[in-house]
Amino acid sequence: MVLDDIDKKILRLLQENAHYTLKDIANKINLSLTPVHDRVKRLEKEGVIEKYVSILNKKKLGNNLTVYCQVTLTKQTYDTSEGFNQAILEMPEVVECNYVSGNFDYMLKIIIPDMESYHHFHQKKLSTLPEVSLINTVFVISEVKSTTVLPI
Amino acid sequence: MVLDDIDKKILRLLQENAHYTLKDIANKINLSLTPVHDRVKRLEKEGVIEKYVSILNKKKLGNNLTVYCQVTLTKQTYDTSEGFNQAILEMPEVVECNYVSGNFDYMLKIIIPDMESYHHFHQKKLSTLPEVSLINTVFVISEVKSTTVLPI
DNA sequence: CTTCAAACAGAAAATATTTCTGTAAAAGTA
DNA sequence: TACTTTTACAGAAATATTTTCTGTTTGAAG
Repeated sequence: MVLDDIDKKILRLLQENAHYTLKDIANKINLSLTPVHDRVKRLEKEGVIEKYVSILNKKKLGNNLTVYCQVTLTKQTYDTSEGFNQAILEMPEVVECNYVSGNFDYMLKIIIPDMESYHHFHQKKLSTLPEVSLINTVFVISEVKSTTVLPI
Repeated sequence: MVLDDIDKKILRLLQENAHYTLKDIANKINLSLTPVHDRVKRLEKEGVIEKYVSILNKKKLGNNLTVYCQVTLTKQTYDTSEGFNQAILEMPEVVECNYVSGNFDYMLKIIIPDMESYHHFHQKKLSTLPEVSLINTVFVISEVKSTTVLPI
């Protein structure tokens, strides 16, 4: 699973735009269709390319508020963590959830219509989880950067 | 720019998999190709669909460390903010950067190979920015959830 | 040398997207 | 009411893309 320079070029292009055709890519990297096709299929099979997704505009969907929630659990046990994790996976407004080091246990990123929805989410969905002890909210005032492009 | 139920179904499908064909979508929502095609093009044109991207596996690219940086600037002026923003946009390891409320000014998400790279990034790239006064690092121990799917 | 595998090119076959033509229902107008 | 316009959709033809197949070249292994 070693990536050579051609693989990396292909990945950089596909990260930018999943709708580039094989021909587009072939032209951009000066190859014929065959090797581009073979490499893309190999990268998919190996799991380097996980999936192709559409990025939607959150504001146009009515999601005008982004917040980070710093969550502390009641206990640090495996069962508590697992219970929390499962609950989070069911919540569509939680787009990111990481178990972290520091003064709290989890860092969550929430995308939601407005402050009222957030109030509801906070009071009725998150703080009511039996595993949750403390929530500290950090409000996003302005988005500077948000990309799915990973450094290659 | 009102989204009806059919638009929403299409968006939900495309968020999941940008490689669903028009036929796939048409079958799943019981329509012919034409309206599906027309609606997708309209959603693209209106900017509801921003772009199509490939999601790569960060570990398979050698990026084994994720961290959040909570950054405080030296001043709160416009020029300071703008200078910082511009610098951040140039840094490929910063995949997320938001100006936030609270005890610090910015929340950054960094994806990077390992602790050594992070040390270098922290010491040589981030803390050396003239706008940066303070950096508090939160290390991700384990990723629970990470999705590009927005609630519709 | 000879064989084998990897990387590529070109072309044919199978699919998908795009464009075109047309119908039906709903909304607006005289 | 009668007429026009618009919207949403269906089906089919044209175009483009992906997938598969055949074959060449190159370099490494026996």
